Amino acid sequence: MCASLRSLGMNDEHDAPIARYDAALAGEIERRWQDEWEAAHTFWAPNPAGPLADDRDPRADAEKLYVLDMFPYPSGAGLHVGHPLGYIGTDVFARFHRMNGRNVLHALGYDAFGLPAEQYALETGQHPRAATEANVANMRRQLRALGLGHDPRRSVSTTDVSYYRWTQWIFLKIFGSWYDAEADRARPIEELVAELERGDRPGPDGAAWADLDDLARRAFVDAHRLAYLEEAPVNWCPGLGTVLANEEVTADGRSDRGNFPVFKRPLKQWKLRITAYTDRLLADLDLIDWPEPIKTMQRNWIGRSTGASIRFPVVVHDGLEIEVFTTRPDTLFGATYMVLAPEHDLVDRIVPAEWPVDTPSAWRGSFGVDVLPADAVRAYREFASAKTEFERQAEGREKTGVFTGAFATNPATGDPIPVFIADYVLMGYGTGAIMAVPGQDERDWEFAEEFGLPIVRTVQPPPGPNGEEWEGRAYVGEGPAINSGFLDGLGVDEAKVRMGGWLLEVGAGAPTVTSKLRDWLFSRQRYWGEPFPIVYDEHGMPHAVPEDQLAVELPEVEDFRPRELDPDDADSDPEPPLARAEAWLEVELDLGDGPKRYVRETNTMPQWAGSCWYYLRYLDPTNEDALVDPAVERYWMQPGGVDLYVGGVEHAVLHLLYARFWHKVLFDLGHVSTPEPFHRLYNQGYIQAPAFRDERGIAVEASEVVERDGAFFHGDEPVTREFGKMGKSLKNVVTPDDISRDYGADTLRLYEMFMGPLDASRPWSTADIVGVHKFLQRAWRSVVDEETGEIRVADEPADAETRRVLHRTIAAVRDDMAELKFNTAIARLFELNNHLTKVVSDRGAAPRDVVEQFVLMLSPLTPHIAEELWRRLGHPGSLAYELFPVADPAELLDESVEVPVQVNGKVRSRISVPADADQAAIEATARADDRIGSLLADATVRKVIVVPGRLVNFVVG
RNA sequence: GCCCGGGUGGUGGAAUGGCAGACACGGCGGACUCAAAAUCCGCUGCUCGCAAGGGCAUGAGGGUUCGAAUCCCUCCCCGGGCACCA
Repeated sequence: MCASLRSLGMNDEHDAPIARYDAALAGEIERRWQDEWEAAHTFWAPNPAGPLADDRDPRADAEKLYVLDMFPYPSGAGLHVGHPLGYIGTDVFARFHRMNGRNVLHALGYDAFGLPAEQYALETGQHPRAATEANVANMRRQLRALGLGHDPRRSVSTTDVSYYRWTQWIFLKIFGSWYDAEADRARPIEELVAELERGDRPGPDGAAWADLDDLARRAFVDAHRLAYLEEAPVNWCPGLGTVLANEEVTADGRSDRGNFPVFKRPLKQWKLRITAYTDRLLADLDLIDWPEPIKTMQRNWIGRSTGASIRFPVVVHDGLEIEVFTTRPDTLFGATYMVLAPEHDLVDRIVPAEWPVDTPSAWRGSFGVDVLPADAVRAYREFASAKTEFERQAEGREKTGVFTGAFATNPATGDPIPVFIADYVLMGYGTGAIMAVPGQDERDWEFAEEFGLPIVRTVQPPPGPNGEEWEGRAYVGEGPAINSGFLDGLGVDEAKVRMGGWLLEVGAGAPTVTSKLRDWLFSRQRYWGEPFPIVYDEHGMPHAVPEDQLAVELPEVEDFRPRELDPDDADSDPEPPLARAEAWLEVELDLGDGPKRYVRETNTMPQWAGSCWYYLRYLDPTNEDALVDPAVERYWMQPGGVDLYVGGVEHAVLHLLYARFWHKVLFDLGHVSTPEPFHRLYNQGYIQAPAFRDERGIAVEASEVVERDGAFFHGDEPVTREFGKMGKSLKNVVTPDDISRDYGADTLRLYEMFMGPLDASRPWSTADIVGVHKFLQRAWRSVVDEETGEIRVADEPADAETRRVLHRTIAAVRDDMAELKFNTAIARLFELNNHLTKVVSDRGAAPRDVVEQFVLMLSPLTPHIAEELWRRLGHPGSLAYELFPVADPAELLDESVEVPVQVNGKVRSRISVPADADQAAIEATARADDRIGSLLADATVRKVIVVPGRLVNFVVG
């Protein structure tokens, strides 16, 4: 038997009262109620139409509430106690509102495509589907044991064919759409084709539509689609046969797994045109009730900025120009050199055969003194391609680069300025080229110092307290323009506008808007994901698989590994596992011009795809004709979308941005009725746990560590403690199964909600669980006689003090639960229970009415014990739909209040005044107080602050 | 490096411009018991003082205010995200 049980005194079973609320009794109660809820369909939420509708259900007429969790990835390790934190929170919130009469939709599905199942399949040979299904079954069991009130009919898995059929359908809708900038919304691609055919819209380069051949027309139309094929730079690892995430690439440019070389190279990939939605993704943040920091993160991620595009003619090359985007066109006069991203496609065209005379040797790169410009550029490109984008941005201090040998003309000054390549300029942002203004940009300043380039200030730095604050540094702030010709004297904003106008006038550029947001790379060279509903014809042009042929099911393959190629061959192309499913790969279809053979797309979709729309499928999980019935969608989603969405802050940008994007496309095309998917967002924290490392820095099993004299030991070996995310790598996992076994699921639920505010991360401490467990034992004892198991309540009315405590508790708990402040709600219930313990001890029993309201308030948090007490108190049904207690305002009024009295902000005494006393009366009472009187006797009162009901402060001089 | 968040007793936390430390864990003391466990009661930020009472205290430093854990500035530390982990 485990130590924690022994310390609770549960070992001497012959001594324990027969009806003590211990782990065994809790377990029995919990299993019984979970079965009863399941049999009675307690948490089924009726739909207004379709197979999940039920007119006879009284809940059908209630106001709806849609409470949603970010669904889990069913990992093989199962749940640890960190996972259910948010799920318990939403369950408490959902149960609370069910008791306020709402028709609550609360369900949980599984985000079951993904890399770990595929890796596991590679290691064990087990099919990813088999592993995934086993993991889902295990998680279902674990979650059921927590007593979560989910509607089980709606628990979809993204890997269900009946689910991913609709993921593919949505992809086809995106593929079948284009963004009409004038209408500012997505429209079906057929409408674009019709406009082109009618001549309402110009064709490519003004060509007449009728003059184009079929392939040219198709290419032009495809270039407008919201899903399109494009070359994108990726981390290509031929040794593994796949593309890697930046985090899978080590600092020296090799793969994390296998240590193969990784090459940055362009690869043709599916992309989704999320950038078309930049402005709406920004503007519609105002429609939703999300934490302001999350909105800020999304705004920063999108990174919309206004500035100008400016063209710099390349010296000697007639007609060749380098286009840059800058947020600071006002600083153009200070642009003393240019930088291209190493991958920029202009580089090869501008590099001369010989270095210009007087080229400093430092500009020629550190790869050999006698090299030619082309060699120096090639060597630098190799050096840069070995770094990830993250490292290139993170490098910070040290600037590297090489001169291309070419010059461009600054359109403002007319001066030729040298053109460099450097890895601090990224191909993915703006045009992949910058004008460098060292005077007003810190990175440019550092680069200029490194390479001895001229620095011209075009904004006057302020004098500063010691006059030299900006000596040797770029100045990025506000100030009058200097050294800038017609801009001199203007402030930054005014100078930007003036420069924008001048650029237009002379034809050297134009004011523009840009953003950091990039189109969404949507292809993966993996097996365990949704196949694309796309086939290619003999010209390599993509076609949609007809909707009535969905789903395109994942074929069986023998090996889930992508083809592993020569590790050093940077120019090879990936062969995803699906390329080996020969029977599946080729297909005969009639797409309008007779039966023809086509080849299927062999990439799969990223895991984000399934998680972009699952909240819509919960609404109508069995619908075979539509992804969701419109009437059902309107009922649950109007007016603003999901009422409460709870999940980790780590999804603040990617998942939440991708899901908003998909939702907006579906909105534009008329498939959903709200512009935003999630009205209110709440980010729960996550549970950290102490982890221990030995002297070599190796994590040791945390449960085996003991504390002696303030130090920690694993066996006899001293170890050091740290706190980290719970998980296998830190060997600090605590499972809900263990805690339920030792204390019961209600204790686990209550502990997780009591540990701290739901939105904060906090360390797990199994030792602290006894506190909430003892609370539940006391609550049980307030109602049940432990010796006999008989119910014990008094039918006489409560005394005034008890009524007062009860109604104050109700008022506070109600407010706290509505705001998801469960930790303080629980503290109030502790206080009520402590009071009831006194009443029972004084009078032998607590009043029935008070006990019943206490049980009802407890029930969202600890539903099993509450249902059991409710039943034993004589109520036949479940309390899930009983009215949550409401405070009697008359019981909340106080006749007098105690007010602190301060002198110069320090509390010196307290006075008791009538609750409705006015300021003068309060001040008079305070002055009459002995201590205050003596303190004020020899002093001059300069000011008196009286905040009725809060405090009195005498300011003396 | 950039963006976002956080730092309060021995511990988890409460207080979001007005009594710092609610509630709980741990600790100390007491009642009950042959004894222990369980249960119940009391005390428990640090510090000076026999006491009455005083001083100090919310990561560090500065500022605003009658009054700051709370608002502002600078710095330090910890966590999350940085587009193919989910």
